[in-house]
Amino acid sequence: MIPPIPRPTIYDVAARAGVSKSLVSLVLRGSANVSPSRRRAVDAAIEELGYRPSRAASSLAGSRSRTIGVVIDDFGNPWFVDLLRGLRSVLDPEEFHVTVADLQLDAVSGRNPVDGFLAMHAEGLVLAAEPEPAMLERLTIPTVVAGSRECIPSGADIVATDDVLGARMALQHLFALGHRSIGHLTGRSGAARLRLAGYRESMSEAGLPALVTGELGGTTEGAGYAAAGELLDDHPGVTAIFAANDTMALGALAALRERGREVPRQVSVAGYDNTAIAAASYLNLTSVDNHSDDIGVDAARALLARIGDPEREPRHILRKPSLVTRSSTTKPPP
Amino acid sequence: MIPPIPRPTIYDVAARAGVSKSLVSLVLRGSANVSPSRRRAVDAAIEELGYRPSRAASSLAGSRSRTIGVVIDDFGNPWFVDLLRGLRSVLDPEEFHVTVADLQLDAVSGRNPVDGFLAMHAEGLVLAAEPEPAMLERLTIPTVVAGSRECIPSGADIVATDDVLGARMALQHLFALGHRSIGHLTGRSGAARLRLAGYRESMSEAGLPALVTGELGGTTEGAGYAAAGELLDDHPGVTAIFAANDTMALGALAALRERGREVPRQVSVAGYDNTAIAAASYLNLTSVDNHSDDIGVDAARALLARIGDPEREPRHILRKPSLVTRSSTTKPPP
DNA sequence: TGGATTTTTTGGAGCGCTCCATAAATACGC
DNA sequence: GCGTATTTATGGAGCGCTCCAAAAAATCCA
Repeated sequence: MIPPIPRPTIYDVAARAGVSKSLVSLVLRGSANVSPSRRRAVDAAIEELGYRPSRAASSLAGSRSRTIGVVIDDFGNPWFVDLLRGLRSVLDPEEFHVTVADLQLDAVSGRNPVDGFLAMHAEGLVLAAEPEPAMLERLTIPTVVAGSRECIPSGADIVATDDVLGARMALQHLFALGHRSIGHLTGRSGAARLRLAGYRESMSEAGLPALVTGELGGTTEGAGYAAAGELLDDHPGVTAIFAANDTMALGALAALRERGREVPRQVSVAGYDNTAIAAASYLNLTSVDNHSDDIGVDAARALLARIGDPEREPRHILRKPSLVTRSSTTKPPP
Repeated sequence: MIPPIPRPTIYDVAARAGVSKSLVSLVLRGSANVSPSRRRAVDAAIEELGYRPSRAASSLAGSRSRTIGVVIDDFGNPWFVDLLRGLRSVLDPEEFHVTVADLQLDAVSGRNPVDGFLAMHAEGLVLAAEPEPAMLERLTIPTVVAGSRECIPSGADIVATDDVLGARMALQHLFALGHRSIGHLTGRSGAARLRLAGYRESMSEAGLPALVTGELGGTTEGAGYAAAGELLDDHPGVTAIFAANDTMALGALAALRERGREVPRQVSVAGYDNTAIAAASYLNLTSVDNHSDDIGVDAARALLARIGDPEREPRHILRKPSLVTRSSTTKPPP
């Protein structure tokens, strides 16, 4: 368990391979100007000694940490997994290290994840959460905001899917099925606000009244349950419910069952995010897919571009979502 | 966006505060032997310059990275969130940095998370996943295995809940309700294997035949759906299904509905892990709670103890799970 | 009041690397 | 064959800290 010998350093490798430490460094960084024989010798020495370069030393000496920080909202809400996958598909080949911090968990101990990334000299930041504006002070590294957020640090790139459009797509689908009395469950978040806007626009264009609940609540399953309950009590006539996300939709299902309303025969339900929840065959929820993996890819590219050229004008990429139709939505009862 | 001035260093702070760099370092590390006036001056300078100590430099110089690596299996399966919370509740006050790597995501780009942590000089490792044995080679830092795992690196501490007991508790509950024909959905994982063992023991003690499916599959929702389908086709008489985890139980619900079997009136369903899935009021699944947050607390303590005393004998802590009874289980039909 | 303690402060060495300027080895051209 | 270009290889400086030994300042006690 204890390292019998202290960790080998680049000097140990050099000695073993019979070369200079600089040559080892060259091999480590994959320089082209190393003779094959030396390279083999160094590789062998590395292998034999079980040498691993020290990140701390290389980032200190090279003034490049090759680290990208990702701030997400809550590990418990797995929408970020696809985002991460997308980010890494671009960043891994470039030998960047992606580290993730969760705003919720950090908040418990009063930590500031942005500070943490700054302390580790992260070369770039992906904001996939709604951070406190105070956290963004002195944010001097390339930053890209992923997803729709309330508070955008100046100079940051933005990569998001069009949540207004996504909501409109869901509504379009419900209209096409024949629904006219459609309620919406919202909550306090940047994304929810835009989805609400899309809902309002669609309803108003169709000449229908907006039926919205949950404006003051969160976007959790419990909040969805509460908001749906309120909606159903105030407007018993709704034939469809569009929720700001899948978890809220799950909550709505409970509220509906409690009131003896069958889904989708009596009431259709649509969610947002196309998470595993929506895809589970037991639930099989119609949901708007915001293609987080693509967002991740674009965000990573934007970051790389900005790291390469800090003077680059911030860009704003808005992707199109798509609707995944499943069995939770159907025609309204006659 | 661009740092107008290069990041301030400890020297800049020292100059501004009119003290030596060593004194600044002392303040940074909270030494007791600093006069209040100097401390104030240094703190003010730090604030004014927006100084943040460089992690790379301090871990290089101090040969302490104050970093703990956590290896989890899959960000998509949020059982680890409570574990993380528990870990951090202990590690944060000790000024440790907890960083998480996901085996699935790392595998995509052929990375080895353990290697990564070793490269960043992590002082300790929490294995909350089933890593390849190859990853554990030359694992020379304090390690604690969290949860029931197949492959335990020698010398590691182990902190887990008793999965055999957990399974027995679930079965006890089903027996008490009057069930006799109980099927089990399993999968390939260390935890699943133990839960299977608990199931087998309980059934055999009760003189009942074990009805198990899914032995060759994973532990996902889809795997649960498939295994439950198989179980129901082979043994249409089962009145209860005990799944190796909540996601599998969710899959089972779909298979049951497809076959027109009502839950819980005709068939009771119990899961494991007591995740948000189980707690969602629409699903409201009976589930075994393994108290991951407590596991996290114990794992962190074990790690701290071993970092303090590397010669310490490895310990094996086994906690008791508890059963959360919800509406998915009830008496069997008469 | 002066020496011995104790507390506070300081410069220097060095952590393990990268980067640069330069040296050594090799290749090229006539 | 010898000077010049080109490719490889090297030592030294330094990244921003921590740690240590030792200096300076403050405190104590006879």
